[in-house]
Order: sequence, then C-alpha cells, then structure tokens
Amino acid sequence: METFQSLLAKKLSNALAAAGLPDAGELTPATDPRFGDYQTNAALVLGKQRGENPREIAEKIVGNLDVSDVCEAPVIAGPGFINFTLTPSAVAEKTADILGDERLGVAETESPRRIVIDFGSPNVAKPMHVGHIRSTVLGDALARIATFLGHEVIRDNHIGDWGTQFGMVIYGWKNLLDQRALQQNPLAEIVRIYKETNALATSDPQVREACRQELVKLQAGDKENIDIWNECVAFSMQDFEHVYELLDIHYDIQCGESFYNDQLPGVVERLLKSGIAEISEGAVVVFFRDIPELADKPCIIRKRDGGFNYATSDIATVDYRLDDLKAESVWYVVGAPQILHFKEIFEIARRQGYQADLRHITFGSILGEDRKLMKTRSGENVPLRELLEEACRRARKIIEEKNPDLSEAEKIDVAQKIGIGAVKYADLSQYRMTDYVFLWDKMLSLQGNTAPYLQNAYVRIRSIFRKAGESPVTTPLSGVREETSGRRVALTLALTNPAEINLAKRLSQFAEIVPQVLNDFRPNILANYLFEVANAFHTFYEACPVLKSEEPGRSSRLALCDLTGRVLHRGLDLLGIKVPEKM
RNA sequence: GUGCCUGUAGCUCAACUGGAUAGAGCUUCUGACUUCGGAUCAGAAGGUUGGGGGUUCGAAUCCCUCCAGGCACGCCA
Repeated sequence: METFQSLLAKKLSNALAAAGLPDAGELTPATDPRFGDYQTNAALVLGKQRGENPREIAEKIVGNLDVSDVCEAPVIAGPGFINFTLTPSAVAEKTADILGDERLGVAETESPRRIVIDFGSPNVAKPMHVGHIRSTVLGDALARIATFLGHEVIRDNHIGDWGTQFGMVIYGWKNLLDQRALQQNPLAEIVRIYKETNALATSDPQVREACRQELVKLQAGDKENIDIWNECVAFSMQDFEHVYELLDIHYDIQCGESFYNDQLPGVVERLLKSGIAEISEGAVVVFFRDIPELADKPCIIRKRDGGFNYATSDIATVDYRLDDLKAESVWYVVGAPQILHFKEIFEIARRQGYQADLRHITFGSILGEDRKLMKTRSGENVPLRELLEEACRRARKIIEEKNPDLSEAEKIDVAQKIGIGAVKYADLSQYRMTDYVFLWDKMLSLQGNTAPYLQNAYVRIRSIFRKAGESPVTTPLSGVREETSGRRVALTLALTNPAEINLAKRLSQFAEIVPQVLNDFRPNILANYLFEVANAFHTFYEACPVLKSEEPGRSSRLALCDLTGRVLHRGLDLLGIKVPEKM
C-alpha cells in the first residue's frame, strides 16, 4: 500500500520531468497545519541551483502537476514552497484501505537483511542496574521494528562472562565467601565479595597479584576455578532471566565473551600473519597510522603477559557473526564511551576484507539527580530488578485509587503493563543521544507524554467497544462491512468533523513513520507519533460522540476508533510496551 | 593536550537531518463533567536555541571561534 507521501513524491517527480527539470528537493509532511498536509521545497532547491526565481519554477512545476485525485489544488507559498492539502474523501478512502490491512499500511522493506543486534550485554557478577535500561530497551525496540519491516533479526546477548573481574571474584570466593549468605541471595553475595576484593586489590598489591594468578589459572582451564566461574555465571543468569521476564525481552542467542575463548589465539595469529597486527613493547597491537584520528591510538589484542582482552574477543565476535551467522548487518547497541573502541574494531574488520554494515548505535549516559554520571563500581546504583518492581508497585497504588473494582488478577496484570511500560516509554520517547536524568517521579509519573496516557487512550477505545457490544451492532474490524443481506461491501467512512479528519490523517501516517525509525535508530520518532495519535484521538473523543451519533457517522466513527486502537496497540508493541484492556 | 558527545521555555524533552512565525509535556493561571472512563479536553502565560562571527533566499541544524558540562585516549570491559 502506498503512503500519501510516496504517492505525492512520485507525482512531483513526474511533474519535474514533464517540466524539463531534474529531480530535486524533497516531499515532506508540512511543518505546520496551516501549510496543509505535505510540502515540497523542490522549487527552492532548483532556484538556487539554476539561479532562477523559485516562485517561477514553482509555477512551472504546479503547471505539470496533477494531484487532483488526493489533494486540493497545490498552493505556492512563501519563498516558493508548494503545499498540498489532502481532500477528506482521499483521507476517508485511505483510512478504509488501512482498516483492511493487517500491517496498517506499513510496507515490508524491499531489501531485507539479516541483522544481528547486540544489546543488553550485562556483566556476570554484577547485578543489572539502571544503566542497562537504555541498551536493553532500545535494542529490543529496534529488533521489533526491524522484524516488523521484514528483516531477519538475530538478537544476541553478548554477556560479559569473562575477563579480569573473575580473578577478583574467584579470589573473593576462596577467601571471603559466606556460605549462608550465598544460599540466601547468591548474586548479592557474589557482588559483595567482588566489591570487597576490588577494594582490597586497589590498596594491596599482593591481593592484586593473587587475583591475577586466579585469572591466569582460570584461563588455563584450572578445574576448581572453572567450577567457581560456572556457578557464578549460573547465579547471574538467574537474575538476568528474572529481569528479562519482567521486561518481556527474549534473545535468540546469548553468546557471551567466554563463547569466543577458543578463537582468540587464532585471531591474533591471523592478524599477525596478515600484517594487520604487529608486536610492540611485548604486546600484539594493531596500529592505524593512515587514519589521523586513530594514529596515536593503537588497539592491543594480546597483552604483554600473553592474555587477551575485550578487543580480541570482539574481533572474534565479528568473525562469528559474519562468517557463521552470515549477518549482513550488525548493530551494536552499546554506550557512547566505547565509540573509539568500536571504530577500531570496525576498521580491523574492514582491513580483513569484511564488507558487512557494522554500526555502533550509541546512547547517552544515565545521570543521577545531581546530573552526575552514575557510577558502575561500588556506587549506590539502583538494581534494575528493584526499579522495575518499584514501578509496578507505584502503578498498582494508582490503580487502587482509580479503579478499585478490578479483580486481583487484573490489578496485577495491569500494574505490570503500566509500570514496565512507563519505564520503557520514558526511555524510548526521548532522543537516544541525550543524557538521561534518572528521576523516580518523572519515570513513573502517569501523566503527560507517558505510556499510561497512550494506554489510557487504548482503554477508552476498548471501553467503547464493550459498550457497543451490549447492543446488536457489529463493529467494523476491517475495511469491509457486512450488510444485513450478507453482502460484503467496502466500508466508506463519512468524515465531516475536523477532529475526525485530523485523526484519520494522523493514522494514515503510521506507515510513513515506522520505517523512518531505522534511518537513524530513533524510536522516539515513533513514540512521539503515538503521542500525537492519542492526542488527536482524545480531541476527537471530546468533539465527536460515537455510539450516540446517527448512521452512517456511527459506523464510520466506530471504524476510526477501531483503527486508532490498532495503531496504538501495534505501535506500542513495536516499542515493547503492552496495553491493558482496562486500567 | 587531542578527539567525540551534549548545551533549546522555570523543569523534562521535540523539531522528520537546511525550511516558513522553534513545538510538546510538567508546573502556573482561566474555562469545560446529570461523561462513549476527568489518567480527559479547550485556552493563556512562558525563548536573543550557551556567547560571538560566517556560509544563503532561509540556520537550533552546516563552518570557524570562545564558554560550560560529560566521555574517551596501550596492556579494564
């Protein structure tokens, strides 16, 4: 199904050709309602290129433009914009089309790719905390959207289950472990011994050396240390699984760092052999002498002591994802501090001859209320699990106030959908690069541009249909309706009130917005769109009675409600947010 | 020191990547309920887009230069 935007873009392109002009400019939604629904700056761009009067060029374009099937006559405005206003009948027709489409008008991509999305990636022996929200929630939303658009997505949890911290964990396990505490709360005890050992190691060189020895033994395959490591991984995974269940997040594969252990010596050997890496000061290093910004920032892939580091395992990870999983794209949803690291990893991949599209999708930091970066080590980080449970508790409290008649089972279900949805939406509704100020009240507020506001719009729609169901009226669930004779005819909408026309226009834009999210990996575009839909719906809801209005307006408005509900449901689903039937 | 990111209403954020008079929410103020769920709607107030230059028909957006904050820069991940 073609969107208004792409239809008009094609017509514009034809008109430019007919006027003997090259393709130029773009056709976008209007920046302001008083300029209509869509606009193009083609005449301005051409005017500049050719040194001609843009308004005269606009005249020439409009003279060759026939959009009468969907628009009023185009208007030339300002310095040479051409503005388009959709006709109500075109909007009504489009709405009926979308109503009959499972995908709500969203086309599948013409170039489907196999995409590995690396997101979440918590560390073993450290609890997931608020800092993991962004990667996890953003990565999940991108995965959902890419899948919906027809890409083949492999969700990979690159767990930090190997590395220097295990020297400390094992040292702590052997010297500081409290068995009873381990029984009661395994992860908390592991975190405790890790933190205490970390503190000891920073002040005592002997402890530091002991930790290093434990790590060497682990990496050499020492049975006792491997067993301890296995136990720690298992305890941590339990904690992760609980959080993922709350968040409704699922992975296709969970290949942590340890998965690549066997590959590391081979990686280094290969890079040395091919001349990409060289030996420097006893370590194996890749230099980037031809890239000015990396010229003095070499990448170490084998330490002087023979150990490997995360660069080595990330190179091995590239191999696996491209050679074995046959990925055409890999998206790394990893925080901005690692920009330099991934630049180097991607450059090494390029030098090895890989052609795949590797992207580091960064995001801003999590800040405390003091606007300072939240610490990851031994700070007062809020464990993610507690945060999510607190969100549900607060949602529950509000439900008790607003809708005490719900059953206990419903309350639990709704509180979870609202609480978790609020946390996810708070994150996804803003531009990913800006730093995120962690505020309980803001995150859990159920007013304004929040998930509960959108959920409430959906709930109201469901309420209308529950009420309508009491009377013998069939609700339109597709673009066709069944007449009493049994004949199925295309549903035509009668759109008269500005509020319903405006709502219908918004709904037709769903298909334009969803693909746009992946242009720059910005789910906040979708979130903001859904907020506008909910807003338009509430305005419509105030201005246009549905059940009390006369036919054909009643069926038409019911259809509009149905479509709004489906767009909200689908849109929130693409963000990983659930909707309740009541709240 | 070098590089990257950020700076927009009192607060939290947008602005479809160069478009028209920079928009929302929260807060404040004024209105609208014998309601299809008021977790709502209508309206008002609130701005030298950190400062200063430049590029052009047009700049929050691009370039230069300062200011402020953050992050990263060979054996942590």
